[in-house]
Amino acid sequence: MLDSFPNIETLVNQIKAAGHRITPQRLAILEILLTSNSHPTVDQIYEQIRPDFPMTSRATVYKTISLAKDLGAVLELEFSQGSNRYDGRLPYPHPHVICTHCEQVLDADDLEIQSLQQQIIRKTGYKIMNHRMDFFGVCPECQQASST
Amino acid sequence: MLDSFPNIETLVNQIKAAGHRITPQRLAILEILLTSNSHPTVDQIYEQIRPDFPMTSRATVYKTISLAKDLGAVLELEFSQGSNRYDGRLPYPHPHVICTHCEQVLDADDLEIQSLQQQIIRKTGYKIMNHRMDFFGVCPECQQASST
DNA sequence: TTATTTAGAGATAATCATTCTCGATAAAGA
DNA sequence: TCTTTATCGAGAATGATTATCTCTAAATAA
Repeated sequence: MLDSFPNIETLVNQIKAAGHRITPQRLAILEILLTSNSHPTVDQIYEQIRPDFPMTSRATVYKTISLAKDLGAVLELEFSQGSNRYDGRLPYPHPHVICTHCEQVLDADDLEIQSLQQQIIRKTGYKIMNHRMDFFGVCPECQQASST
Repeated sequence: MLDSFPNIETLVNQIKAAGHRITPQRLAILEILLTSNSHPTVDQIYEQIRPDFPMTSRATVYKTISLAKDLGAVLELEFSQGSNRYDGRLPYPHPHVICTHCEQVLDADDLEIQSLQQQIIRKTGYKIMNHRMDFFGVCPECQQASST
């Protein structure tokens, strides 16, 4: 099961093949990106590597993420208010469910949306390359917390 | 058919009822919001009213839109890179199709997504309040233009 | 019509995530 | 080990949006 997730060695090799270097900071950032299932923000990744790399700057996190994005190894979820979230476990477009209270981001990659995309292509003549699908609401934990 | 779209008088009355004033600038901005089907940006609205109101500032456009948003008369489509787009003709969540070349924003409000939302509620226990669904691609016009 | 009150207009500063810049540093191959 | 040059890190820049603050004018009452 876990083998179906992108692994770090493959990505490291892709980065090297693309003519880039592997630094300890990069490795640490990439590991977090590929293993976290909480869709972390840049700041969360930054705080997580600071114990090991106190001198690292946020810019390095941004630049490493950008590198992984260019290789298709990370999905970027942009939010115009608030920070972006990153998904390295399912690095392809898929629906997300987002709690507006605790800001949890859940994957809903099992939703069937192929037919929607087909309908759009048929009706509009667009060539669809990408999509973004977010459902916003309140998670069960936050529902409980607010009902007390 | 056009009667199904929100009309300006109703909105003006709602604004008055909420204790706000109607100014000529506001009226002009609201009219653009409610009649445009191109999902304009703040800047596009700003440029459109400048001939009639040369002294108007962007802040007034932002503030008027915010007013209409609070009354549920306008849907805001946020984009973390690039400006937000506004929809006053269908001011409720619905799918959009977006051309990444010319930045056209098309409504796809006829897509059936009720079952998706039901699946999410059943699987996650979330209380879903809102959604955002964008399909990105290339419109027929831009496909032609780039194939020549 | 005129006066009064106060929300709104307009100019500008502030915000904040992200990107850029550039001198210093270190990864990787010879 | 040495050399090359991509990467690092700190701080400045960016750009859409929001906040602030003073002056103006919309709306209501006299």
